[in-house]
This record gives sequence, structure tokens and C-alpha cells, in this order.
Amino acid sequence: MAALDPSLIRDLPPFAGMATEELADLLQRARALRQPRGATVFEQDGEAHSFFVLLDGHIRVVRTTPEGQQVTVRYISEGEIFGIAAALGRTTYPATAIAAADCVILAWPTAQWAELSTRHPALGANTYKTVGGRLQDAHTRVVEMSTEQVEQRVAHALLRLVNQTGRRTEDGIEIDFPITRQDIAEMTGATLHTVSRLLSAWESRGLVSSGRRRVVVVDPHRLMLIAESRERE
Amino acid sequence: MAALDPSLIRDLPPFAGMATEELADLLQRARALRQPRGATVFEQDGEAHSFFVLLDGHIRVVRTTPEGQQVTVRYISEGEIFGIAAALGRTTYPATAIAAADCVILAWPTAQWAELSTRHPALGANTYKTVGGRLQDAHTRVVEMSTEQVEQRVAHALLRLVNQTGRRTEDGIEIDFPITRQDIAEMTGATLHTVSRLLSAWESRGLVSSGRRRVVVVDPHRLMLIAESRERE
DNA sequence: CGAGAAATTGAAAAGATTCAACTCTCGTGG
DNA sequence: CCACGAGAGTTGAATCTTTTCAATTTCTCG
Repeated sequence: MAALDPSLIRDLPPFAGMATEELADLLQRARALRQPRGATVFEQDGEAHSFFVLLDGHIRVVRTTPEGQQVTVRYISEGEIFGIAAALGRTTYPATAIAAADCVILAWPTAQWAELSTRHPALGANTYKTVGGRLQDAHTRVVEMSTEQVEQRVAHALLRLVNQTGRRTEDGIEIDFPITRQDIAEMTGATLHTVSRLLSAWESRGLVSSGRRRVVVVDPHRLMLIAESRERE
Repeated sequence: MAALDPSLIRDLPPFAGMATEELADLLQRARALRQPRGATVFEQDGEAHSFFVLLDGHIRVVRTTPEGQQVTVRYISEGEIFGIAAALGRTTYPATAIAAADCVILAWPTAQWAELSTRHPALGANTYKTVGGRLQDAHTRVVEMSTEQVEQRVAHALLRLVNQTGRRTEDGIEIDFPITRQDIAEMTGATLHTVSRLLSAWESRGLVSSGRRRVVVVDPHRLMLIAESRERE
């Protein structure tokens, strides 16, 4: 296989502030892989053999409870680093990562994390900054789950997805990968029934337009009002 | 003031793997402070001027929503590092820290984080490991909030407190600082009324024994059954 | 001892889930 | 190429957990 070109990753957040030679050094040790939608990138409690950067596609990170219920912990978008158990002092993955759309991924052996992150301090710094941000996000979600009703949580979740992965269309902003009512339910701690009812209601009010595995936010502003307001309107 | 002795902090997790001279170097730059119960150590959105290690007492970390509702993000126990916004690439504190009991705290200026963590790599490594653990904890809480009923969440919260800060007494294991129904409600995303009803019910079944600002877990095993079971008994 | 904080408890109301039945959509294999 | 079947979505009705509202009581600290 031809060597990967540094321009591939130069502009991605995990590699900010790194020289071209450093990028080349990193790429030399990376393995590129392709995962079709639905494929499992790594599995909860499995040995953390690699860490990853997502070049293209979307990844859903899911935790499964002992009772078998699934909760989506976060979505990974293009350019993000993930599966960094090693950097956090763990030897197994804390969740399962599933390709939500067809993906292109770079993978490095976990064993090289220590060496790579000391040799390229910017990589370490960028990663820890990312982890800090995710801790923030997780706390924000705990706060939302504690204080908001389902309607607001679903509105927040859609707005977040739209900001992260939105693609302009003529109708509004579309979430850029196939997403079901069930998926949204697993992000918000609701049932698919409630999510379905909410989307139906919003559709009839012209806030969203949705179908099988497809959600388009037509009026982000009014959706934001729902997300923020304590009152029922 | 006399110099602080390395033996004070030698055995605390943030300083694991450090030589006595390193500890002395760290202590030289630390400032010790005492905070009475109820005092604010740092405030949400305030400039992150310092980071801290708790030597004695308990700290409650709280996020306040724009609507004024409070959610307890975590409790800090003896020996933990906290207020490490700088290490995560932030310049302000993401939450408010309040002394839940009288506290003794070491504080370092945030400006020294970069220098200290490079000069003492173990400090950096230990800290990032801690952050990783907290990210895990936060995700665990999201999962709990998504899948469990209030009864189970409160049971889990009590068990967690008892493990973290429990003190053996003749009646059972007591939570080692004053804690109100309201505090428990803010940890679990419930109302103080529901928490009060649950504690009353558990008290009459002999699982806990509680009073004003006081909770003793009498029968951890049966409480664990409640925390784990999907069914109402 | 008095006052404010903390806790309790009943009754009504609300939000969301559960149960159940049905429809729609899309891809595949006969 | 069309029919079929599974996955995805919808929607009504009943149920249930938890909150909300409200009125009291209990504690403890100054």
C-alpha cells in the first residue's frame, strides 16, 4: 500500500500544532481501515488493543447494561480521536463502538501510545484537552437528565446532532447519517414511542421533517425554544 | 509557617510514584487552607486561578443551571485532586465546589500546572488517570439516569457514598458528613419529597437509619438488591 | 426558648411508559 | 418484476411512577 499522505490529517484537531515530519512519523505506524455501516469497531470490555482517529463517517459509542439495555454515550464525528482507553489508564474499552455510517478509520496499536505521546507532546496535549471536553459534555448530560423533561432532552439531542453533523438541504438541516427513533431514544433516556410521538407533533408544526432513518431540522430556532423553555407552550 | 512535611501527601494517589524530594518541591509551592462547612472553594465560571488537593473533609461539586436548579456532579473525598480545569484546557471552573464538611486543602496556582506536570511526570500521569476514571463515572451516571428508576438511583447513590466515605458505627455504616434529603435529591435527579419517602420506607424495613442531616446504611446487602433489581419487590 | 432549616406525609396531577394493534417502506429472492 | 417479510414507525388506551402542591411536624443551634 502506498504511504499515507500527511495532508490527510494535517488539519484534524488531534494533530494540531504538529510538523509535517511528525505527521509522517505517525502515519507510518497507522493502519487504515474501512468499516461498513453496522460494523463493530471495538467491543465493551474487550482488550484495548488500538486507538483510533475517524477520517470519514460517524461512530456511535454505546454502553450496554447488565440487563441488556443500551445507552448511547456519544457520537464521534470526522476528525475525532476515540478508543483512547490507554491514555486514561485502562486496559479494556468501556463501551462498544459501532459504525453509524460507512467509515474510514486510522488505527494505532495501544502499545505505542506511551511512546507516541511523549515523542509528540502536541498529540498528548490535544488528546487530554479532548478528554476534558468530553468530561464536560458528560456532566452536561447528567445535568440535562436531572433537570429536563423528555421533550427538551430530545430537542437538545437533535440540535446537538445537527450542529455536529448537519448538512444543509433545501428543506433544512439534515442529520448526515441514518438515525432511527430507537437511536434517539437511546441518546436521551426515553422510549422510541415517546420519541416517535414528539417527532410527529413537531412535524405537524413544521419544526422537523422526518422519515425512515432520516431526520431534517426545518426550524432550528423554534426547536431551540423548546429545548430551553421550562414551560410547555 | 513551618514547611509542610512530605509525609503529609506521600501516600495520596495524585502523588504516587514520586520521590521525597519531588514531594518537597511540590509542597514548597503549595498553600494550605482551611474551609469551614458551607464555604465555597471555587465558583462556576470563575477564573481558574488554582488547582487543589483535599487533605481532609469532603467537597461537593455542583453545577447550577441557568434556571437556578442545582445538580451535584460529584463528591470529592480525602486525597483527591480537584479543580484541575487547566489540565483540561479550560480557563474557568465548570462547576462550584462547596465544603460539605470542614476541610483542609492544598492549593497551587494554575499558572504552575504546566511546569509542575512536566517536571514531575508522575503527577501528570496520575491526574490523567483520575480524569479518565471520572469520565467513566460520569458515563456510568448517564447510564443510570437513563435506565433506572428513582428508587434504584437513590440506592446506588447511598451505596457509593458509603463506599467512598463510610464510617463503621454500631448501627451500620454511616456517611461521614452531614447530608440532607435535598443533597441526595441533587445527586440523583429526584425531588427531596421522593427521597424522603424512600428513606422512610427503607427505615421501616430496617435497611437504613437516618435523621436530620444523617444517614446510616444498616443493611448494605439488601440495599444492593434494590439497587440492582429491575423489579419492584 | 424560639426561629428557621430539615423532614414528613397525604392528595391530586402530570409526564412518560407499557401494551397492543396496525401501517408503511424497502430490499431481496422466487 | 412483483410479492413477501422484516425492520421501522405510528398511535390509542391504560397504567404507573414521580412530581407538585400543601399542610404539618420535628429538630437543633444560637
